[in-house]
Amino acid sequence: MKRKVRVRFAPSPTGALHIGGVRTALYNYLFARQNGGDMLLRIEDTDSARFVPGAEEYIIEALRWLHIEIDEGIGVDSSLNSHGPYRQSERRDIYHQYVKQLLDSGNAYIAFDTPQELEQKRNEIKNFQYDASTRMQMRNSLTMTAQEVKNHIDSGEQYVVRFKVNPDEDVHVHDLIRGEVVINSSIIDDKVLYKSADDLPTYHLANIVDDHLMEITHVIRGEEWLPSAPLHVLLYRAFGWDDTMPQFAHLPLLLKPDGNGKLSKRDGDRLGFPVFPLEFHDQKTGTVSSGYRESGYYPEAVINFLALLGWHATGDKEIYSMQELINDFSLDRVSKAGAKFDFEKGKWFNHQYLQMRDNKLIAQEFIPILKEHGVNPEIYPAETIEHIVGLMKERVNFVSELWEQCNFFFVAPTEYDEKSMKKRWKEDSPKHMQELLALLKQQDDWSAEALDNLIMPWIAEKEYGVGIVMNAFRICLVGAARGPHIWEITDVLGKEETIRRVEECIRRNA
RNA sequence: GGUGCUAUCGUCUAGCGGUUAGGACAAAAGAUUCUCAAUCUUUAAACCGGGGUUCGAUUCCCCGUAGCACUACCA
Repeated sequence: MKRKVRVRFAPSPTGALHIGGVRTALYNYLFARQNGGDMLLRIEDTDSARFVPGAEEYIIEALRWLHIEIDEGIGVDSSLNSHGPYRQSERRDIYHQYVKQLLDSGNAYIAFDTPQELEQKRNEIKNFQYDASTRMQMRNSLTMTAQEVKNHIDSGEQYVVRFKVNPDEDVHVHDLIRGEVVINSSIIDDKVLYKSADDLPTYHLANIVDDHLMEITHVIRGEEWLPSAPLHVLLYRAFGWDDTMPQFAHLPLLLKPDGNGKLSKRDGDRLGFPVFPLEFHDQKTGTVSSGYRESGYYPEAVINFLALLGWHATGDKEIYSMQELINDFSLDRVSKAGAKFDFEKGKWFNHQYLQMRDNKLIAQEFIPILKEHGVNPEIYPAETIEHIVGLMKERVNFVSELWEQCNFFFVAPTEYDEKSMKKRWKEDSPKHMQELLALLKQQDDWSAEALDNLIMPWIAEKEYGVGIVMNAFRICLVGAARGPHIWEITDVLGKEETIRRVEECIRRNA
């Protein structure tokens, strides 16, 4: 019987959700949606020492912002949750049961070696590994009598439960992206599955038990997990769950834009781009990390950008909506090699989505920025602001960059750009502007066409040169040699304001 | 050190034995224009090296090299 596809995204609440984690969540989501399956969110908080308050809420909010929908688990209406709890710290009783099962079946044993003792071993012996070759020299239930073990435990001594890995066996892992991966069990150490100190399992045990109990069919996770995949296969076997073992897919890593290595938070700080979806306030350190949302990215752009970092369909298509991604995504087209994070391309994606966006929406996003700069948006008709953003959006990547490009529509120039003046404001310019002023004052039809028909012939007749006159005119209106077509500017400014600005400019630069 | 994974323009990638090795970002040049952008056009830019297999390898296999990951009572 074919099981319903169920995938999970299982982050640790140890801080903000890294952008690589976001991509893992996205691929899981796309796969689930494409196959009519469920997407679960599980919190892997088995490391009590690294727990960061607020991290869970952050993860939920980030996924929500990106429209990565969770069907089951954390952050979902509890009536839809049939396999909970979904926080590993709340599943202690469940893990106890399975630890006992492994102990009883002889697949695991209790070890009393302290972290200090192990540290010392590692220093003494060059490649020390706790495994079949060394376990009989250690302090554990394999080298003690049952009574000794009991005494140690009863006296309150901390212990761990280790997985007993049989040596010299080739373990096959079938990976949906990489194919068959084979490794010999001798290089796998007797992994700690449970620690009595905090009464919690480690990742490996919790992960296998939960994936089994939650009926996960596909484990899609980062490549850093590939080396422990054989261990996980061994665990499924030890539990007798071979027949329902999920399929694995290990995703390539996101790498630093320059140099080598995994993309880290430090790279973002160093190169000036966010590595987190949302701004993150670390309550422990008091530091704030920038986020894509706060940097002005549209979630659609982030999704599109991330989707193509490690996956690509046949062909040249680059702009994908979430629905298109769901339709086209496939694990066998995920690339195997790590992808360097190209932040510039991310900006380009946002530019594309800005161009496609309705001007009404952009205007709404721009209004708060106007207010920040002391402009009262109320005095402008909504259409005017929409018109302006529509005019200017093609030259920016973010709404936040709009102000710098179009502030002159709202605020008359108070100073004149030095470079532009030097290049475009000639000796005759005041005289030209005076004559222009006279023409403008008696002009009633203020349309672009009418103004063009008025000014161009005059320039031609006087032989002043179009560039000379128009650039001086532009400086009067904008304060610099930049901006859209001049009749677009006069159109928005209107006759009165246009004339006022020309007069002011002549007065100050005569 | 050990084990594993990976390898096409600077970057993301297409290619799945025979191609002028394609697209996009970034870069450069030109066009356009009253300016700055944008836009359009064009240019430059790659199969890691060596062996095989084959009539023929970027493509398949092996070796080397390089990069990355893992090697915790972290995930």
